[in-house]
Amino acid sequence: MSNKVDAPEKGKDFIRQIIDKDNETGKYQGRVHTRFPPEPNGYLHIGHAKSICLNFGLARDYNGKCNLRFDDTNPVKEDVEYVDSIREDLRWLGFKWDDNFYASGYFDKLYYIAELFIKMGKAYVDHQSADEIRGNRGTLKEPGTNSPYRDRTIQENLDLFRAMRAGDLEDGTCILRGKIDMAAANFMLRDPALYRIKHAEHHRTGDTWCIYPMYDFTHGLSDAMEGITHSICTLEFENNRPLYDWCVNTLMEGLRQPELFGENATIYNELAALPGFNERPYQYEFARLNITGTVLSKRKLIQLVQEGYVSGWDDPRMPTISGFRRRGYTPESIRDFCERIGVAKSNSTVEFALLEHCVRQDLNERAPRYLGVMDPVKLVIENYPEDQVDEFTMPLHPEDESYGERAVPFSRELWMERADFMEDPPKKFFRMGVGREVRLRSAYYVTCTGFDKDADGNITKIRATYDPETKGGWSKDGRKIKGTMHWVSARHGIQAEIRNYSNLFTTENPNSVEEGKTFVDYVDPDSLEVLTNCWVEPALADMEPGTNFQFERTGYFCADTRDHQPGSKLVFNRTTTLRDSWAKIQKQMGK
RNA sequence: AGGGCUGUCGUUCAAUUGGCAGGACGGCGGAUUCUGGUUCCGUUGAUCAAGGUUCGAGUCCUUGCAGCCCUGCCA
Repeated sequence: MSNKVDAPEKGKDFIRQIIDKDNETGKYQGRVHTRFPPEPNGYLHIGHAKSICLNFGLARDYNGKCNLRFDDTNPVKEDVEYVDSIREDLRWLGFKWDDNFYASGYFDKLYYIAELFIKMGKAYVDHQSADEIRGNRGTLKEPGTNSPYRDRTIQENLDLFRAMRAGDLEDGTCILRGKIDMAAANFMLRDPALYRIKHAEHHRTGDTWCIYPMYDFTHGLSDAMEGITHSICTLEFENNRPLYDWCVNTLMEGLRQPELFGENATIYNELAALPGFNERPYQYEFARLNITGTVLSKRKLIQLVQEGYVSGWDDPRMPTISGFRRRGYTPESIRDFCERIGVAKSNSTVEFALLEHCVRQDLNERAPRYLGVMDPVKLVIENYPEDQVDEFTMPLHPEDESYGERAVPFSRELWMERADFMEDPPKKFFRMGVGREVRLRSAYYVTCTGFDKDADGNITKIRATYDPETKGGWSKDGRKIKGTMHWVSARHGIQAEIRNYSNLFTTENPNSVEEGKTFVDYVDPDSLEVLTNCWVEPALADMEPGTNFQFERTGYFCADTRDHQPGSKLVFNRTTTLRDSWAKIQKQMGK
């Protein structure tokens, strides 16, 4: 393998191209430092996974670092439950952060930076009401008008801001604003709010503060303090970038005037020593993930949870990390998905089929195989002795013998899948029909001799005879058998509950709905199917919760992490079905 | 004339920065198979539009068109 060092590398996403360029020009001396900055106001979902894989992946690929930083500047929306779940999900996905910071950990420094902005004449306290501010902001085509408080003296602003902090003022009395340009075409620059009064208990700082910094003020400055080089966020923040730059640049300008810090020399020294102020961070935006058939907005996900459409954040139908985990998706499959979808700037919606492909591919390699009957019907082998039991040894994985094997008992009465029998089978149906010979997986060839029905016409029993010469599921004469079926010995099988999940929504795009409807009107009440009368082979009895496996011919499953109890109550979640070409044929024949 | 961003197979991401538009998923067809699974092979199919520059344009220029974001004291 010869690597041409200066051969242009193809297929890199635009962010990596930017980093390559920065490395060439020596912008950060080859340093790459990213961060994943969630607000702890909800659980992580697959859209966050894209951002996580990007930010942590960059750190990995460029020998850099990636911080976890909770963007916790709005105490009324945030909670420790969410920070705990975010940390757990991140670890489960397989990523290790270099440092775990909190925006709230910077409240002190941010406060003094705000004072600095005031001293620089770059910020002022505005006593207009929220409504007045909105009214004076202007419109898309017309400039805003200056606040009557815009020209207060520095000392006046300083006194007022300190009063805000002191806690004497009620919420909404006044606000600290950046003094930029009320006529800017970009609204973000029309004197944006920097600090607001909120008498609210913060999940980390308690009641230390009654003023909290706004996102734009906090984010860029936090990046700078941490020495972030590439601050990657989603497209809707493109308009915020000039404000991001204004905050960082204003601080850097302020740091060149140490005298402004006055009695706060300590803070100055701390700030000036941070790496980010010699090599400032820049913000880059990429398109957030959309997937067909689901919603990926925290607001909508929280609504599904709170209004009881799902059982919780980890309901296996949820596109949350915890939902996918409980459903049986592996971290590897999610990471693979995130790599395949790419990173770009155009809004796009990825087909859910790609995610399914990723799990199937991963699970095909790693999931041990078992037999289980979902919709059982009795199969009686009439020429098989009542008291006889065969024990067949079957490999746990067809392509990897390191998985070992397990013993599967066989007896006269078996459970088979109702859908594997047809009274009037068409030619393309390879399974059981009267007079047809099929293979019972790893056991015997059997020939159907007849079936019984009850008064309602339901098939109650299927009868067959077996060929003792085909023990193990093959014959010396090499006769061709088209169909192979799974089975479970009725005497030895264990009853289990199986939960089949399908799309939560009845529409491909729950984000755009008919007039007068909302996305919850498209929740599919049948998206969870609970099967309580399933029969599985005895080897499954002691399976640990969270274990992935395959029911041959049916799909990939995972022992539920909440309700499955080894040895007593078996509960299996269907991760996804196997690809089913018979279903396709049926569909074609139905047309 | 508000500002910002984006338009490439059905979907998604590429195209050595002006040099034969490629891969993945999906679809279709076939081979193999003790899972109608897996694997393997083949196939389908795209540069938003119109002009211009050029030997040569997805890429550069001009003019349109379409979509997304921006008037929170949310992030």
